[in-house]
Amino acid sequence: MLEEMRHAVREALESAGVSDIEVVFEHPADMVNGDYATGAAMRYAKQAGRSPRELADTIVAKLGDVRGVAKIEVAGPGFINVSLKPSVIWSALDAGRASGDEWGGTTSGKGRKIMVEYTDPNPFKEFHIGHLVPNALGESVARLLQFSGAEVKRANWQGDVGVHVAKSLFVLLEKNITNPTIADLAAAYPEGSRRYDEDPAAKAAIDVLNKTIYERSDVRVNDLYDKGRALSLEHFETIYKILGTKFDFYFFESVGGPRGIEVVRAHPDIFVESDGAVIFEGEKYGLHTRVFINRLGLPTYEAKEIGLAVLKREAYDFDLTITITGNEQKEYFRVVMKAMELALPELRGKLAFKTNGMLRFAEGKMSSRAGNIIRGDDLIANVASAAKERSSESRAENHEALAQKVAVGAIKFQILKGASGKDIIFDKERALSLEGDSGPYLQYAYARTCAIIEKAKASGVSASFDAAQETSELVRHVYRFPDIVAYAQEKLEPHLVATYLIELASYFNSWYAHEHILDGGALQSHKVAIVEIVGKTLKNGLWLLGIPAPEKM
RNA sequence: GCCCCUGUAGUUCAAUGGAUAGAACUGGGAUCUUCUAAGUCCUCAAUGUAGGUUCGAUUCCUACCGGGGGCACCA
Repeated sequence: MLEEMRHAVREALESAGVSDIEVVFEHPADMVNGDYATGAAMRYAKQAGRSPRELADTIVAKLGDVRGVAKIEVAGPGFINVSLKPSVIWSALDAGRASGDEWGGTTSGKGRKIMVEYTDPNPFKEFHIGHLVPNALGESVARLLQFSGAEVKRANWQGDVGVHVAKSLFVLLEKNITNPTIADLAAAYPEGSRRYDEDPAAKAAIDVLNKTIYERSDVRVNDLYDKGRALSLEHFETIYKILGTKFDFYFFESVGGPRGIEVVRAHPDIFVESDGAVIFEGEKYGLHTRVFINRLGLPTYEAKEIGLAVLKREAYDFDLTITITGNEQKEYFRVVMKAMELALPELRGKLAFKTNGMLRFAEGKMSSRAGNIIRGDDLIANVASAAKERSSESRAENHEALAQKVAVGAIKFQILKGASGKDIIFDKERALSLEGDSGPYLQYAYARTCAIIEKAKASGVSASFDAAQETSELVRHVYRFPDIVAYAQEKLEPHLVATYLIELASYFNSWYAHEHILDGGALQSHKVAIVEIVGKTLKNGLWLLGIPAPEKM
């Protein structure tokens, strides 16, 4: 139908003497302007030598015959607004209701193999709330791609070697801790970091220790390292489980480093010696120079990244790998990407990165070096306890489990509601409030649909649309869901889904407040069908955001 | 100094070059004997400044002002 409309508009424009035409139909932001609108008449008025409104009238005459269209109007400066027949809307929603979990999904990614790498915490350091940002974004991006029919693999890249590890181990060794706890690890890094900066002797010792760790040349160090690493990874795993992420691949810098060095050494034409280090001269490409192998012969983050690309390739024959990384690494990535394209030409065009914003605070900065960080699991626990206070009258069987789902939803939504790449101002008050535009708002609306459907079932009310009914803004908004998903997939932007869902829940709650659904009237079944499709849309939308959708709250 | 990102109600976010710039929080007010008040309804309030391109600019361009990030052996 959309194709038919585009075709008709194109023909009308052609006969008005316009060439080189691209017709775009969009969903008007304000629903009083119909289901679809195009600004084609305004865009091509000049070329046609006529006024926008006059040209629009000509186009409308042509559009009159399109099936499924109820009303076409020329409005404002020359918009052509199209309203669909209610039967078109109802049958689309009915198909959605019948299609199970597929509702809203697309096929644009069918046959593609995509790896998404995200979260990337470092063993021996805290999993702090800064890691929640790439995790939330990456998980949602992965799900958006899955919902396009692509085969998606999730990958996690972890810095299990490097100076940060040496700083932690230095402190643990000094204190003679042989069986560290998570708390020991959490305390060791900031202290080691401080010593490294303030005490030249400690710095020298840590640098030596760093090399020792890479070389695995000391039994006592190895033992402590292995224990600490395992403990960290186990701890991370408990957090992933709460967040709803399951990785297919884990890559480690200890493995990627040597592989990166191989690649760098094999391309002396691309990577050159300078001042004892091996560098890539980015200036030739409008970028800047970066060190890939340092003076001690150890791989820097840059070389490790190249090694990672090799490891990913060996693990999975991807068409595309997307790395989710912090904004502060944007320019670093540009340089490394350029170097990789040159050194690994077979991966050209298959590497992509997407940056997430930094989590900032209303009150001051957080830094794991300074030690004033908020741990990811602590934040979830804090928000969960706030959620639990509100759940005193909840119908959920397990208040503890519900509180955790609400907490994860609240935190993830706060991260995903804005466009990716922009910094996120973290406000603890706001995170704890659970009101307004929030994850819990969406979850609550979904739980509400479940409650109505349950009650309808119990009282023997079936669900079916009455195609003779007029449509409302609520159902026409539901109708847009697949297009919103497609757009979010194209842009890889979860926030498009997030803002859509807030509008949907708002329409639904408003309707719910004014309309008694199970009123025993003739339209009961019709209204239950609406509730069902709204619920399914919320459920699929929340899934795309990686937010749990509890059925009872 | 050079490069990149970013400035929208008091605050946190939306707005595919379009229509009256939408929400939420806060402030002021209303609303539960009726399917869940984590809800609903009313109300106050914004495009940093100056130019330019365009039929039309929050959106694109230039300058200025403010905020953030990056720029050789950290990740």
